[in-house]
Amino acid sequence: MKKKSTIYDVAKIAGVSPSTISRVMNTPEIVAEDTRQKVMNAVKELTYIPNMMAASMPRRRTNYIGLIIPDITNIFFSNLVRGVQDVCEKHGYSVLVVNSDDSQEKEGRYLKLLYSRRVDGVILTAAGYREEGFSKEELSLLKKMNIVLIDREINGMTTPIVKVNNFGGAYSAVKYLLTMGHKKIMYLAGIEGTKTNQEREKGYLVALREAHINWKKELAADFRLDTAYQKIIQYWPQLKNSDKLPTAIFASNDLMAIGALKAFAQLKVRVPEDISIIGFDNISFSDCTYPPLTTIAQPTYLMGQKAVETLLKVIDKKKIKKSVELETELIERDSVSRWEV
Amino acid sequence: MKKKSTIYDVAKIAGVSPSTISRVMNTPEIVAEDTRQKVMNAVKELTYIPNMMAASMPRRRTNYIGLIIPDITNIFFSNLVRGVQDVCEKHGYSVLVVNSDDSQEKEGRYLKLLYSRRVDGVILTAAGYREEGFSKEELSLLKKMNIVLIDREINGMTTPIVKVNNFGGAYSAVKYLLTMGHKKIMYLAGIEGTKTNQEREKGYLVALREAHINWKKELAADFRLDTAYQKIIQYWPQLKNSDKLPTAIFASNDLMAIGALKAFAQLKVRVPEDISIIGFDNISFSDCTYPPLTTIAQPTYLMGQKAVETLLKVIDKKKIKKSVELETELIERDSVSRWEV
DNA sequence: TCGATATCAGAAAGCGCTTTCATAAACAGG
DNA sequence: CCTGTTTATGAAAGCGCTTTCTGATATCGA
Repeated sequence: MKKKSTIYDVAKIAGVSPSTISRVMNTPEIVAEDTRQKVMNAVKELTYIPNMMAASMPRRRTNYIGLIIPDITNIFFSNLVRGVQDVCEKHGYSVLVVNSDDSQEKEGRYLKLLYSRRVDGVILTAAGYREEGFSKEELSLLKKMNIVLIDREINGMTTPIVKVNNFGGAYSAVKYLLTMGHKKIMYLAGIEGTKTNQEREKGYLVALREAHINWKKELAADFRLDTAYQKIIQYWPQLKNSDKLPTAIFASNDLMAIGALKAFAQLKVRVPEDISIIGFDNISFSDCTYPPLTTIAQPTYLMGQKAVETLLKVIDKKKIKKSVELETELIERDSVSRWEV
Repeated sequence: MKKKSTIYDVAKIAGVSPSTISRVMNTPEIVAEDTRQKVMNAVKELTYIPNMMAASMPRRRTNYIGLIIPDITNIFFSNLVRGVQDVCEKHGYSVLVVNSDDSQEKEGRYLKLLYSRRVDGVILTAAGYREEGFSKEELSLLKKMNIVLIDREINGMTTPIVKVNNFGGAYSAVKYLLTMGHKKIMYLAGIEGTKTNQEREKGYLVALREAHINWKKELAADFRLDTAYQKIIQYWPQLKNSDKLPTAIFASNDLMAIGALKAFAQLKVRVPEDISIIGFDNISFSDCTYPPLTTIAQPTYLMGQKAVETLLKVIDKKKIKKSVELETELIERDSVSRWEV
């Protein structure tokens, strides 16, 4: 590996002081035309590229931000990550992504890592939903960092957040099912502890209540495709031939809806003839399923963008809205059909 | 935001020198039991967490590695990323992921960024496939960095690489189609410039040649779902009723196979009755399609792991294998059926 | 008991930058 | 032509660590 040149090497060649090199790299307009030229030539000669790492010490800025998500492998989050990356890059930031696997313990460890790396801020998809879920140490850490939450709120904390209107989305999903004539609607639930799931559940419940429908049923799962698949495979036989057999399912996310689709294909239950399914998220595969999945779209990429924008403001101590809430949109495809009694 | 404490603050409280603090943080075994205790207490009192950024200067190690992939949003790569992240973390490294979107220009920019961040090494999924594709500056950069390629080779460069046996995988895919009785097999191609696509194409061609089959047809695409979908929608009508109508398709990756599935669903062409499809990759959705996709599995996560392992060796100047090649595996599902003449 | 050796901790230089402060030169205005 | 400004550059301190070198004790064998 070739030796890396420093600002001193360039200074020597250009015949100026290191300060001047620093100036032409950062604020070229304040240095005289001819010296700037000399410096540029020396820079080119050595193919000198400044060491940002070193620069970040006196600057007290690393120009890194941390991003804690459950799992990059989850296509919902990888979309969000891309949104974050793209706007970060535009502002000269890089992003350090870590996966919490929805574990509070890992989340804590990573918070510590990000702090030790002195990222300028972190965007956090919290695994827990209550302030009490955090340890003393984590809380003290959070105080030392610029944080903005994304997707999932934490009760009792005033941290800025960008999220989607989960309640509204869920509400309109169930409402849609209702208008399609369904009276027995099951909720395929996500991770119980998350605010996201709680809000969507509430949307489900409220929509039913407003329609004066008492029939309700929840199947507990965890946002994961396989879990949903297995739960359906496991419980459907019991449900069948009972009055607990729903005619429609509102899945708390698309991954689980797809898991359900897979299960039903295997069980020879026809979608949407025998059962209708609506999801949440509109991930990029949901129009490739069979049948194409009707779902509530959320602007994942946009969320990532917004999160960065507010984080950068926090970092620069500008005014921000404490909470930006994005709206969802119903995408009608073919997994829901009218239910005639 | 609370003030961040430094090694000096801890030193003052513990009543020892900063060097000692550094020692207990890094090599606690070489400091006496009682001083270590004093220090630990001071550390706890201040909730001191060392500044890795600062440490990386005298160490001349950032403990970052860079990862350049086409697109994190592509589930194939997000899996690979996870493999990279997981083993990096185990070794105290963090990873900085950037998306090249298969553009050589972006790739160059990011290479420069990673260098300026002084990552200890980079794992690169090259956009181009020839050394000449790189500019002078990039080449000089590459010389200054520890690089290992992943997934895609670059002609004319001796950089270590971890990849999958693309030729073998493609060969066995086509062979499988052949044994199922297919004689008219089309290749749905990936990005032309990539080594990956070239190797898979070669596998296709060689398998046909060995079977003394002259019928061949390629449909150009770019590894993306939508492109494949559109190409099929666009060309199928022309193909139909001509002798150019294949009975089977070997898609260069699953994403495109899924795009094809989507197109055929729309065109009312039945899979696998009217046309068989086999993919490549075995991404996590390929068992959720309709019908479940027969494909050539590659160990994506493992590739990420292996890449890091060899990169870490390169960084530590240990001996390495110049090339590790992983094997593929045929996954039989339902998108291919026997073709009776 | 004494010198040789091992153990432990501090001083100080250095990592590659930025930035404040100081100064010299160039420029105006009267 | 002199003073007051402005402009352009350099010197030097500092960012928060690591690590080498050095010296002071403690430990041991004879």
